[in-house]
This record gives sequence, C-alpha cells and structure tokens, in this order.
Amino acid sequence: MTPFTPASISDSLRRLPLFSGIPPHELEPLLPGVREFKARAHEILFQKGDSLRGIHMLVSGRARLFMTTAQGTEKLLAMVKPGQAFGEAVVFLDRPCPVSAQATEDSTFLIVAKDVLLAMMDRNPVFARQMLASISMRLHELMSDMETCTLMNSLQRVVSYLSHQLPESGDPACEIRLDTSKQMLASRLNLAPETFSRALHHLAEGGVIEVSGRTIRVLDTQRLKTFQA
Amino acid sequence: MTPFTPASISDSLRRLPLFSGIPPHELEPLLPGVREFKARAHEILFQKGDSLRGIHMLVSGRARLFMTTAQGTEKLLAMVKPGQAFGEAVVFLDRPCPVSAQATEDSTFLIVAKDVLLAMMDRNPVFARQMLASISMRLHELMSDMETCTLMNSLQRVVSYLSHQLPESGDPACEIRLDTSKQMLASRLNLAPETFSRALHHLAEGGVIEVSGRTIRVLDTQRLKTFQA
DNA sequence: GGATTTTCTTGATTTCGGTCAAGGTTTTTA
DNA sequence: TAAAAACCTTGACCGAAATCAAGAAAATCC
Repeated sequence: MTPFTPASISDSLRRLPLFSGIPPHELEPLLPGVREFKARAHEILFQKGDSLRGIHMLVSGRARLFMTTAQGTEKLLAMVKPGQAFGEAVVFLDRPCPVSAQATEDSTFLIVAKDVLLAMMDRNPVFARQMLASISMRLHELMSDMETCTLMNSLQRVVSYLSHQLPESGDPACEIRLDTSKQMLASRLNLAPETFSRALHHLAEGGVIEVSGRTIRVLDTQRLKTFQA
Repeated sequence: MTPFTPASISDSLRRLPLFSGIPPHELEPLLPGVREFKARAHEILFQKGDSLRGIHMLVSGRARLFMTTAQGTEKLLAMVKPGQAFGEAVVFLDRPCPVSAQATEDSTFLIVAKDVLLAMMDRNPVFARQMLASISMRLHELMSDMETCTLMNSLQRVVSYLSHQLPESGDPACEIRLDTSKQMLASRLNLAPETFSRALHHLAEGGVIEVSGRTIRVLDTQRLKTFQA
C-alpha cells in the first residue's frame, strides 16, 4: 500500500458520490486530511481489529470486504466499486474494524481523515445528511443480506441475487455479466462453490437461464423471480 | 397503538441516550414533532414495507424487530430495550421499512418526526454526530450478528451469545439471566428451538454451565469461551 | 502457444441441524 | 387452585447443503 500525493486529489474527491452535493470550494478544507493510496491486486488494505485513520473511498479498481474465522474460513461481505466508500461506521465509532479489506485488482483509493470529516459535518449540514444516508444505506443492504442468508434456501438465494442484478428495463429476457468469480459470489451468498454451481445448473435445466462462463442469459425474468424447486 | 399527549414528553426525551448530550433548552424546538404512544403486549408497531413518520424510541416496556418470509417464517433481529432508538436508517433513507416491529410487553414510546430531527441536526453538530454514532453502532451489531450466523455452527453461536452476556468482572463464575424466552433467543441466533435446547444441554453436560429456567450459571467463563464439541 | 495454475463442475458421501412427535414444565388465566 | 395455554426438552428421523474427490474448462504465465 503506497502513499501517493498527486496534483489532483480534489478532482477525484469531487467525483465521489459522497461529495457530489458539495460545492468545490467547500471541499478545500478537506484536502489536508486526504491521502491517496495505490494498492496492487491481492494486497490487504486493512484487517479485522485494525483501527482506521479515516474513511476509505475507492477511486479505481476493485476491493472486497470480508470476515474471517480463527480457522481461516472467509465470508465475503461486499464488493467495493469505484465511487463507493467503506469504513465509515468504524471511523465514527472509534472501534477496531470488524472486517478485513483487500484489493482484488490494482486499485487507487483515498483516505479521508476523521478530523477533517467531522469538521466538515459541523460546517455543512448537507454533508452530514449525506453521510447519514450513506451509512443508512449500508445498514439496509446488510439487512437485506441477512434476510437472504437466514430466511432463504440455496436456490432462493441464487434467484434473489440474479433478480437484483436485472436491469431496470422490463425486458423479459436479458444478459447478466457476473462481476466477480463464482466462488466469490458463492461466499457472498454464504454457499459452498459446489452448491452455487448446482443451483445455476438447476435453473438452466429449468429453462430460465443459460450459463456460459461469467455471462448469464436470463430467458424469462418473470419465471426467474418465481422459480420454485 | 394509542396516541397520547402527556405533560412531560420532554422529561422522557431528556432521558434517552440519543439526546443526553443536548442541553434541555435545545430540545424544545423538537417537541412539536414528538408524539408519545402506548402499545399493548403483542401489538404490532409497524410492518415490513411501511413507511415511518419518524424515528421510534422506546421509553418503557420491550419490543422486538424481526423479519418475515412470505411463508410466515420469522427471524428475530433485535430486542429493543428502554432508551434505545429504532427505525433511524429507514427515516433517513425515505424507504419502505425492511423489518417489522412488535411490542412484547405493554410499552410506551416516542416517535420523533423526521423534519424536526433534520432541523435539529442542521442546528446542532453534536447531535448530528450522535445520530451517526447511533446508526454506526447498529451497523456494527448487525455485522457481528452476520458473523455469528454465517461463520459459526450451532454450539459456537450459543457460546458466542453467552460470552457476550458475561459481566465485565473477571469472575471465573457468574450467573446470566436470559432476558427473553428461549425460543426468541433461538430465533435471534438463527437456530430451531430444539437445537438451542440441545446446545445448552451439551454445555451443561460438559460441566461449563448449569441451566435452571432462564437462569444460566456459568461455572468457568474461560472454559465457556473456548468450549469445543 | 504450451504448461501450469486456478476456477468450475459433477458425482458420491456425510453431517449438521431442521422437522416431527410426544411428554414434561412453567406460566397464565379464570 | 384447577384448567388451559404456552414453553421447553428429548428422541427418532430426514434432508439440504457441506465436504471429499476427481476431472473439465478457463485463465495466467513463461
């Protein structure tokens, strides 16, 4: 993880959704507290138990958040895409981080120090609301994951995941491109890779999807959503 | 759920942790947006899909937050105790509520309307931080639950739960009083009641605990935490 | 572009925890 | 305090998904 100080951190900042509602000149006081970092694919960004200096924001690349057991078992919590923030809750609570983070591709991200964030919130109520909305969203996503993991069986989880990936358009048929490996998706859904594979196979046999590598062709979105056994 | 307008809503407000850092005179502008409600035991407060007028705060009694499937299966997410807030994330996102809430005892609670809350946050940075910390805490708890539910087996989950209930004191032995029925705890840990019962039995056989009704006597906290098979 | 590693699939087997059923407790209610 | 209801425990059984194993496909690397 290499610190880096480019001329245009403020450019990157401005493009992040969390700061998009803020007029550029109000972002300036933030700058002394922002550092840019580069991480190579597979590099660990932080680990469970670490304390974080500030919130992390992915500028480019891809990262994953995951939990581990003492025995080494891993559970994927989220894939982080450019523009997304992570570690907000940790920073505001001043507690050891409950998850670990790893770059899955070569990535660039910003760390915005806690103190400048808090100062900004004090100064700018719009930003405070934005921050609150961002964490609230995280909470809702986690609830939804909890629902999937605890109330659904393996097939329903896969169906649920695919359904959430469908584009807004009401097209009866469409294509989904999985954005990570199937093993990672399996972990995200709390399934063994084998079980995930079998679920896809099952859906394909039922004639609702066609699988070829990471591309999944959904033949009938309606039937997918209501697919049973 | 009966609306109610007592003389001293501000008394109740002041005692809630979320508002404890706020000088009493600053709470005044909030009052027009606060309503007090009474609910009988078993009364549903709101259901998944509802939109909430404001954050809910339990003043007295007990409530539970839970998720349901179409088939009627329930999963307990949290028990709410007096002083705790719920529904914050829903309010700030303006989305349908992802969970349902029910009073488990006769209860009194306050609903603080969204608009006065936002106004208060704009006016008072300390409160904004408090709000953020509260939601962040919720997020951490949910992460911890996720960890229990996905990375641990049934026995480990029960051990984990009991360990978290231990008092701070380093006493090797102590007593835990379960604060809900065992079926509810089972649901909280995502276990069938039978499995929960068997896990307790197993621990008792192993000589680490003694169970009598809702009272659990932990004989050796150290052995409990590291209990295997 | 062939070799090597990683990822994915498929089948056979096992196991953990859920379900069903029945009996025992405790709590509630009248 | 007796009856009813709710709650808890225990045993027998079953099933969904994990694990194990091995081969196929895809991606990565010299």
